[in-house]
Amino acid sequence: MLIATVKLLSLPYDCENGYSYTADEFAFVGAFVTVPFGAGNRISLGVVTELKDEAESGIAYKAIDHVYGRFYSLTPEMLGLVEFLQNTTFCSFGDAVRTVFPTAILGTLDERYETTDKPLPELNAKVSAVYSAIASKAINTRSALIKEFGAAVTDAVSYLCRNGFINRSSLTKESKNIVYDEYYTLVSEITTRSEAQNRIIAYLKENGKTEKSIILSDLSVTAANIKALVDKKAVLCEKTERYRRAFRVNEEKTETALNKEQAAASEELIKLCDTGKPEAALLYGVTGAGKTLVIKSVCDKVIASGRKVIMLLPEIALTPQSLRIFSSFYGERIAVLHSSLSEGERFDAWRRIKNGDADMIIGTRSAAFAPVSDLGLFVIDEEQETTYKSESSPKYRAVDIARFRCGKNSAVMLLSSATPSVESFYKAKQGIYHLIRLDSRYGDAKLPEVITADLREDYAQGVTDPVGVKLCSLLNETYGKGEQSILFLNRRGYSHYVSCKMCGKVIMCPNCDVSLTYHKVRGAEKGRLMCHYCGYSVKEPDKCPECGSEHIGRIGYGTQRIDEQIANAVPGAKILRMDADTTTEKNAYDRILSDFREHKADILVGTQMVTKGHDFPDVTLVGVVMTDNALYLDDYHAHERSFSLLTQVIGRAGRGKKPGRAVIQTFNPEHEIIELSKKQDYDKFFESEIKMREMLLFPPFCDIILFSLQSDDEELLRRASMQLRKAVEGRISSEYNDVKMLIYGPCEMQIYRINGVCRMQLLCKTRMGKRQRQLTAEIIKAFMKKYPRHIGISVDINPNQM
DNA sequence: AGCACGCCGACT
DNA sequence: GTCGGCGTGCTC
Repeated sequence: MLIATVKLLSLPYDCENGYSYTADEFAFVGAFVTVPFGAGNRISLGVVTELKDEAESGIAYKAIDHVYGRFYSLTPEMLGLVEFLQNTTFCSFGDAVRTVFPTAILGTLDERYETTDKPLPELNAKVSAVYSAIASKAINTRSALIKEFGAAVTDAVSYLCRNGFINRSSLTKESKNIVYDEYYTLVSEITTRSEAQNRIIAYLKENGKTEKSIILSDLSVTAANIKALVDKKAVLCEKTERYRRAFRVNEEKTETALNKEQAAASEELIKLCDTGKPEAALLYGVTGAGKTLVIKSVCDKVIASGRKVIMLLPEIALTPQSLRIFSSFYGERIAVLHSSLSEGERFDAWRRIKNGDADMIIGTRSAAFAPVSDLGLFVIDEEQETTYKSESSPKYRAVDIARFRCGKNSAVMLLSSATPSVESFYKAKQGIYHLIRLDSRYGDAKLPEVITADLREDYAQGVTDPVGVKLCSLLNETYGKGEQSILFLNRRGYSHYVSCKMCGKVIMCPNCDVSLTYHKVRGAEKGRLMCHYCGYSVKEPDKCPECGSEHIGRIGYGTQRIDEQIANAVPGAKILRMDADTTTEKNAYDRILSDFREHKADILVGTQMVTKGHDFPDVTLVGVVMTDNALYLDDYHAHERSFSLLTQVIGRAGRGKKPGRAVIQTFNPEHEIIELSKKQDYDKFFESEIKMREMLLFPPFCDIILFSLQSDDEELLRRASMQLRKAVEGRISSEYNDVKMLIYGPCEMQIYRINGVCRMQLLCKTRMGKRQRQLTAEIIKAFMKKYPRHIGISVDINPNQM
């Protein structure tokens, strides 16, 4: 008798055991299955993790209900990834599986009920109503019943099932169907009485095999006309799967000639690919050194050898420009995977990859799980970006997934950056990654001249405009020469809040410990105040809610205000704004950027997004409106992030033949980070930063485990977090006394309250290894058992923000 | 996670 | 006297 161990996707972290079910010959390890589960035998989705042929034991196992096919299953590599995710991020089996595999393509799970002949006892009104709905077959599925009667209907259903008044069966609705292209060929040249049909025959005779949509549009005939001919056996129909595609293939080839330095780098990487062993490399090249061309030439080789490439980008906004380049070479052999695809596009991209019809996968973090079977190269572009770490459970890092998959596939992991993360560069220095450098800028491009504009001088003269005197005059000068400029604002300078000038009170969210952010309302004098954490929103008040004063106003300046100031300061210049307000439509990013590239505007004003990897040959001036606030964040990443950001912004200037200039506005021109990014001196930055990290014991010299606890019961939360610390201490002084760990806290999280829920954290410094992971898992499970459903616990290893 | 069982307060 | 609140324990 075949017995399968099935793990269910819906079970929580502390309930990780598999369950035994009898299976038939269709079951296999890695298969998705539906099984009856619990007293009411509700249908649940699971995965077969073990399969054994056992002697009849007399134990009455339940039977697997449905086995999904091989195409929609977890490969051994994916099963390995699921385990890896669970071990490293401490997430539930279901969270791990759903990360590795887009379970939406399995369709939605539902149940259908049928009444039995069993005579009914006296039922109460509610159950009776449910029973008659099922009996009438009008409303007989779980989803329809919930829609009709509300979620509480499940009680009634369970009661009816349990007592045998109704039976349940599983029902899977395919969510997205495969779309086909239909091709028609003429097989027998007949004459019909229909003029339209005759035209189709004539057309097919002339043109041969033709796709349906072309016939329809060229001949203005209907699908029924074609079908009539197929029914008469005059025309033959052939169907092929069509992949809905989220991008257009670029027919224009880009320049690909490599300079000497690039060729050497490419050669070295190709050599690594030829070793047939897992390898890792860091391609470190100054901004504008042409890393993309090097990557492209390595991709060529890998693809030519029949293997596949995954390339990750930090954000969706960057996919169009990468697609422009890579699709011009690989055309339809590219697949794109990111979060804003439609369900159909995602499904088809996934199938294209699974079928081996894509040589290169381009996408954001989640594309790391693309179902390729013969991975040769895994590229992570702009490797230092924080978007490569997931912010929600499972909080994995793309680079760990890459390392895992490259290990399994003997592939090469290639990290690329102008400002590598301290951690990666450290590994490169230690020889764990091959370090490949590109030190000179591509073509004749020179590093821009960097000017610091000391805002203290402006203030001394009473000038407090966001764009200072020096930057204004340079903007004017640049515009006068017919060249372009970019102005960059960081996020904090951009968001603005409302505060009372009399009592100093800032208007806060009633549910969260954050200030509300002002949003302009089109055509209205007063805007709305919104909370970015819980979604709360109110009309902007006229009076201070605290002291009643009318002297209440907005603090901070947005791109909008800068836009207005520039319009005055640089008369005649056309200004493009790129921020959350102007990029709400789907392709707004790309459109704004291409408008700017085509010189339809002279000045581009924007947040973060203007800094990333774009190439504008006419841009000769870049301004950083406000630098300082990021430098003093209470986070060990602050210097690294600031350096990286400034270096990238500065690198935007002078990518073409003309020399560029960059202006950094600051109150601290002497700050070391500003000095170093002025010179684009990564090596020196790294030297000083790594010393600091070692001295203060921060990654890469340790790993940080951040436990966070959430509850609406403050008292309990405080007690529980103290107890959590004790639990850790207790273990490292007894059965885990081989584990070295420093414990800090507990303390309130930086934003203590979100959506009415209070949050505390406990921070541990250690070195993640097998024992540390065991300890962490044990701590979480013990905690969940002790405080079930009163306190939420989650853990983040090496968090992006603390 | 769901769901059932079981034990206490406010209703007909 | 019952309905329903949620605390506790189990699911092959």
